[in-house]
Amino acid sequence: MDTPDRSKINTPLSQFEDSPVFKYISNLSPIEPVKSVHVTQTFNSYSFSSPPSVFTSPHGNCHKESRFLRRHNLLETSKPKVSSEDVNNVYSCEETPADSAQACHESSEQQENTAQKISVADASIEPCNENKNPNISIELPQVLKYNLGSPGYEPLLYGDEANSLLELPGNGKPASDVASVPEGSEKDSIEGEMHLPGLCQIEEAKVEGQDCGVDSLITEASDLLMFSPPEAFKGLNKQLNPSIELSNIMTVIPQFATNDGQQMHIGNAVASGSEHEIEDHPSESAAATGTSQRQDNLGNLALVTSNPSEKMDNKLVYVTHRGIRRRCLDFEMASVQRRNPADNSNTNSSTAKSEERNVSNEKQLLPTKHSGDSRRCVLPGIGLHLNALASLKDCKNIKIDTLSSGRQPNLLSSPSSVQLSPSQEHQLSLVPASVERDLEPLENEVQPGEDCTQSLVLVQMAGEDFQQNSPKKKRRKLEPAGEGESCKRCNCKKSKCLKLYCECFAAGVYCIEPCACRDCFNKPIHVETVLQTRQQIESRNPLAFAPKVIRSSDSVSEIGDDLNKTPASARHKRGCNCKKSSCLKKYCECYQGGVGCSVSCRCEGCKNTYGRKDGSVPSGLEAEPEEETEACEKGVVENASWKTETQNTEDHPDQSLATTPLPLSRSLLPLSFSSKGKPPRSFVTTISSSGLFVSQKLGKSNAPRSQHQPKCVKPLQTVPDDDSPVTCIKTSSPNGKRISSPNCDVGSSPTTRRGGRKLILQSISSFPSLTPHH
DNA sequence: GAGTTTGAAACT
DNA sequence: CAGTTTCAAACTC
Repeated sequence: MDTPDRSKINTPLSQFEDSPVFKYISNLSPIEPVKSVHVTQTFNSYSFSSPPSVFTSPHGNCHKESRFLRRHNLLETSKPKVSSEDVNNVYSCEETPADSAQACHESSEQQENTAQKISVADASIEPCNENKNPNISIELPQVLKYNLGSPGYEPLLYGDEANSLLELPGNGKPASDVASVPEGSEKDSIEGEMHLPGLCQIEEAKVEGQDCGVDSLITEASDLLMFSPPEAFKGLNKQLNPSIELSNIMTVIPQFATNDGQQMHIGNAVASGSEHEIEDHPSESAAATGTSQRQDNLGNLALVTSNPSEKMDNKLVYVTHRGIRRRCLDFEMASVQRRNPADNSNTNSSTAKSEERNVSNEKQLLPTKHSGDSRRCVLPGIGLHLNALASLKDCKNIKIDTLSSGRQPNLLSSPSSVQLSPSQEHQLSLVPASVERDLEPLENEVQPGEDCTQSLVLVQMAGEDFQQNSPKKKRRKLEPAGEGESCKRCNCKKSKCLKLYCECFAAGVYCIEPCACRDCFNKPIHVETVLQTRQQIESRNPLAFAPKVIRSSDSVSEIGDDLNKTPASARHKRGCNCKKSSCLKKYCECYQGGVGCSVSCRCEGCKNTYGRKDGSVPSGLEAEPEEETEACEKGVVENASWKTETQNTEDHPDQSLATTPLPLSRSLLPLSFSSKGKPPRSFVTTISSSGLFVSQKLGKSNAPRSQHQPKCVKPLQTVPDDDSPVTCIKTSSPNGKRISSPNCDVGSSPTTRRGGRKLILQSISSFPSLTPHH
């Protein structure tokens, strides 16, 4: 196993090595081992509104965030410490294997008390003491391989596995194995050395005891990485050369890293180098915390792998790949840290503790998941994602282009979805929803937190790519073109993005960089606040977050068949109250949602091209070709999205499911692509909402839902409690089948009227119920 | 980009 | 439930 991988690794690495970036990196001063930790991750998710000290880094938040809404996180979070620290660690290790190793040990020892377990990486790292068991090192790889190894990789390591591996520094193979690499001997000679050192440091930091042949570890690690490149990533990779490897690495790392903060760190270090794309985006950095970490991790891995050959001093190859931009920053940070070894050590110890905590948390929380699958990570994207994704869909063209350009690949890379194909896009969008935790190990699954974060990150990144240059502007530009809206951005100034005025909040997604909001609380950091607010709103109006526009499953077909019908099939939940716009502008929610006005509407002078109150359809739907088309598109899109989703879900049950099991998850969901650039909220909601999915799926086929979203079901059920609509939904399908009860009607009506709309209720139900809670 | 219009959301 | 205010998107210039 190993050998082949190595070979693979080497080649790519060599390429990178040559790159200026590498050089630059190599030049960077070695960092001392810091703490590592971060772990952050933590998955804990949600709860963290305030990340525990442990998480020094925002990362933790990210995870949480991810779940929900996730979009933004990154920005806020900062890469901060973690990354830097991590980076440092990495560097230090690399720099001087022996020295670093020692240092690491020392630090590690200190840390040990507290942290120990940590991640595999740590374990692997352990440099030296005992070490020298090539075997061990090998094992890591294996582990990695497992995760990565199978392209499908479903399994990955789940938290448990990963944990086991990582955790046990000493003995067990898992972690220890990895760690164990003979110290020095091999290092120098071997490519891996560079990496090894890094690893060693890491390990040392966290784990003590084990000695291991770093070198062997490294090499193997690289191998592992090589092997495993997630399929998804692969696709991405294709686009980017360097990145490719990274992606692979990433995938690997995640598993690894996820568990431990260290990994994260490492990744960060790497990332700094590798992630350029990300770098550009502030958010990324932030993301780094949670998601980014993964990325970072990946990056680290990449470094490792990439450089295996290079011994380099520390400087890690990592950079190698793409990471250039951001990571550079990180590196810098790292370098700085290095300079203060003492500090680092100290920090390390402290961090180590935190790490431990994190780790434990992670384990608990993530255990299964985090593992990470890189995939998950990839997919996860959710909340933000959604936005991004949505935008993607809407703007597919654009994104794709961007992707093609190369950058995003990473981001996108999501495993399953991975590719850019529209379907993929859907997946991505879906993914978020799916999110959730656990659940299945799955294939594509994403972890809840992580996934989300990742997804978010990814999304953001994607978005960033778009936006990077100028978020809003670009966005807007894009939107017009395509719809862009998918990526929602708000411009709230007084609502703090905690009211339905905020599109992001209303759509169940976190605000992200692109948003121009002020005093925004709709961020992962304020998860609690967001949830509370959301609950309050829901308490007032259970359907507040439900899709405003209800469409029947038929709608699509209808649309196709009869435009006229289409409107009928879908209606605005509450109806509009337009007085001056004649329901011909987006001011009108009905129009915006691409649906005709219904009896429930109180509009004056209705001229809604999609259908009037009276039921008459304007002779000229065409009247507003653009809009109409848009509307149609929306409808179509929705339908399509749904379909795709369903398909996707089918393909990737997890994803679809993911959507909501968790409360958070729901929130994330967002997006729809519908309306013009924006996704009509309703749409979004529908899409996002598991319920919707379900319903649609049901309509199409019962099975899917059940399969995919078992979890979703719960949410739905829970949700329903509140109000009739929901209830309807629930009732509707225990089986998963839709229920259309005319009665249910959400209340609203139109649907009821029409009787036809089967889906209506369902869709409504879904949305974001934040409250899984119930 | 700034200002206006519009209608939903929130408040009373 | 109705009226008013607040808000942010949509739109216009």
